[in-house]
Amino acid sequence: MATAKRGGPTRLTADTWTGVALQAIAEGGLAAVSVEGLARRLGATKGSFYWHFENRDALIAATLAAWEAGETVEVATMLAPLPDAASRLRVLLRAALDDRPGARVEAGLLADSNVSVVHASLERATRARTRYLRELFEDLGVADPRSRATTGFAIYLGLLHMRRAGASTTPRGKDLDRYIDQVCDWLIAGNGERGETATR
Amino acid sequence: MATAKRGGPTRLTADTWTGVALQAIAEGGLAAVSVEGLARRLGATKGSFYWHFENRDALIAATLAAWEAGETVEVATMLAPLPDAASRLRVLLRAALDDRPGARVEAGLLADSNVSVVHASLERATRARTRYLRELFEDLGVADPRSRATTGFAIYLGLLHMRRAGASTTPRGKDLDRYIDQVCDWLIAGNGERGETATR
DNA sequence: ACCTGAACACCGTTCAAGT
DNA sequence: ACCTGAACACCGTTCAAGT
Repeated sequence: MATAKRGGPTRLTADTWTGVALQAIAEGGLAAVSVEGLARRLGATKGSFYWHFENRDALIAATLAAWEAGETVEVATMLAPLPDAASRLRVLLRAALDDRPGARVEAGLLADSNVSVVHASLERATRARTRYLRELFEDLGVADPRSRATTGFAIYLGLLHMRRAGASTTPRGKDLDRYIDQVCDWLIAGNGERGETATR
Repeated sequence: MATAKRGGPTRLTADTWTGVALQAIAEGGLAAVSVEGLARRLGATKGSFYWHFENRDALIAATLAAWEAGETVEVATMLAPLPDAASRLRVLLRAALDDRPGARVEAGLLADSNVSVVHASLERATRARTRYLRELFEDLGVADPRSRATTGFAIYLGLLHMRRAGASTTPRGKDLDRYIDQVCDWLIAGNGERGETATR
């Protein structure tokens, strides 16, 4: 806050750069993150940028790391008060189709996961979330928590994608609520009880 | 075939360009498609390219259109001989985790779906496939074919993504076969029979 | 310590000029 | 009709020189 004061020849910090970078990502995706563009926005030169960061990738990595940390907290505080595993699952899935800014950014990153630094960030997220989901299913006492976590996360990712792509295919409004409930029941009930559970 | 003859000052066609472009995509994703790079590969100049295509996007669009057509045929011939809807569903899902070159390319495109022209291509694919899936579930006589198609396709997309990202989270080998069977049973049986099916 | 300004490389795009 | 070659714009990166 001391940094962006009007008047003096504005002195920049690394955080100033990750700040505008995140803003750019939220607005126009990774493609909107150009060193030159951000420098223009800040009224600085590209040379200044290279004092704070080794290169564009390093800026993106730092920006995503900060974003991840915030997301983790946001999701945690969203789920913490919920009473049981089932409702956590429900809220988690619903978050994929929400219009929460976090979901928008995440969907955008998904669509740029070929960029190596994004890839790394998403990989961490994937690991953390499938782990969390597995624990949820363990709490629920199902027979095969691991594969349900895989399926659950796959659905999450897939819906995130579909909603970004042709929204026409993905449910909306109250259909959405009904749909999510259905999928959750589905994931929790599974078919482990009627057939044999992955027994050969 | 008459075009790539050795000797004369090689005359290029639009197909020559989409050809190398597809090759480049298979090797290194969309990022590997640079007008300059392809021109180098073909021993031509960038100027030549702009005779055949309006710009890089047009090249990518044409390349993807050709690829889509091929994929459609490949998938169709893969599924046609199968006896029932259930086995088609199984094979379709399995294809997501295969090492079929088509699956590799598709996963790669998914990871570049922010590129508008890729987005358009994937949107067509999404529409076609959820439609096909819906028909499958209708054949299977389930109560809610539409939402199962959505879930099925979401799983397909999600798995494609996960396998590309941190393969560690996605099942492999014989676990994979077991897993796919399980998910299919799951999708087909659903919980529509025990709870109420989206009634309300 | 932090920044500017100019330079270079790479690539997309245009276009006059060639065959 | 199809291609070359040179030009320009845009952006990532480097670096000597400034404060």
